[in-house]
Amino acid sequence: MKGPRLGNVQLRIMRVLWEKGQANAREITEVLNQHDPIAHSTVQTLLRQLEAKEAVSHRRQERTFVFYPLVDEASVARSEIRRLTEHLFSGSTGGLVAHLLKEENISRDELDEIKRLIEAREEES
Amino acid sequence: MKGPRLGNVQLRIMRVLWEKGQANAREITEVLNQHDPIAHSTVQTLLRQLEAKEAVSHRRQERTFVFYPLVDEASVARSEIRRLTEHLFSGSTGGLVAHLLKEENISRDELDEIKRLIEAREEES
DNA sequence: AAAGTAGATTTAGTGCGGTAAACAAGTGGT
DNA sequence: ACCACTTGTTTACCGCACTAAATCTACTTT
Repeated sequence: MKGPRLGNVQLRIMRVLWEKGQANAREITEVLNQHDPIAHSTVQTLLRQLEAKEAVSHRRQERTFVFYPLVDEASVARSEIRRLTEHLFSGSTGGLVAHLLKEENISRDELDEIKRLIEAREEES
Repeated sequence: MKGPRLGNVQLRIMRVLWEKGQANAREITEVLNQHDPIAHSTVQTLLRQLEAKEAVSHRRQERTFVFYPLVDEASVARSEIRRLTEHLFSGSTGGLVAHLLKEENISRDELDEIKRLIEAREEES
């Protein structure tokens, strides 16, 4: 699937799966409940929707479904970022980065990491 | 308004207004039509919705409405980015930047600009 | 066997973005 | 005076994210 548009809660479910590799519905509900209360049936509905758009799949284990991601984090991030840059920065990724550096708080450590990445990037080209 | 969640087309309308400062519905429709065909009444409906959530307002001029933005681009960008980082990068802006540098194409010019911004930022702290 | 429990499936309802036709009202030309 | 055109307003529909109760199903416990 090209750009699987995901909602906020759907994204949080995906993140649980990316982190754990796999999980059943109950485990996901518990993780999500640590942040915001959510009904188990809601999580199940969303898992079904995610499955319908081929973002996750499941296999039966004993009598519960174990879900696992079909799309990886980087590609979802990419398409979300693309949406953002398209509609707010005329498609320029650099414009987005510039905005981030100007307007957002970034810790010193993260800044160092970023510098490292830039240098790494300059090497290769 | 804290986080005025805007849709894709709503964002494109806002961008026209940010660029021009103000515009009537017809002008907006024409700009949008340069990219994708859209009915004039659709634009009017969206302007109405944007007005309902206090993202734009209008004043009457002769017999047409001239719309102007109530929220500025940077703050909308900020809240959209917040949504993205919250749900994909555990709230870490640095994580987003790191992803961008690793996974996205950024031109050499933009890279230089980014370096300049990092240095500027280091100075001030 | 009955009751309880846990999981999956069905069904339902709200809100919103996007789409646009249909309708109303005033303006300008012939 | 009438007709076309422009502009704004009302109304309607679709799809989807989110919400969650209700129900079905199968296993466990007593």
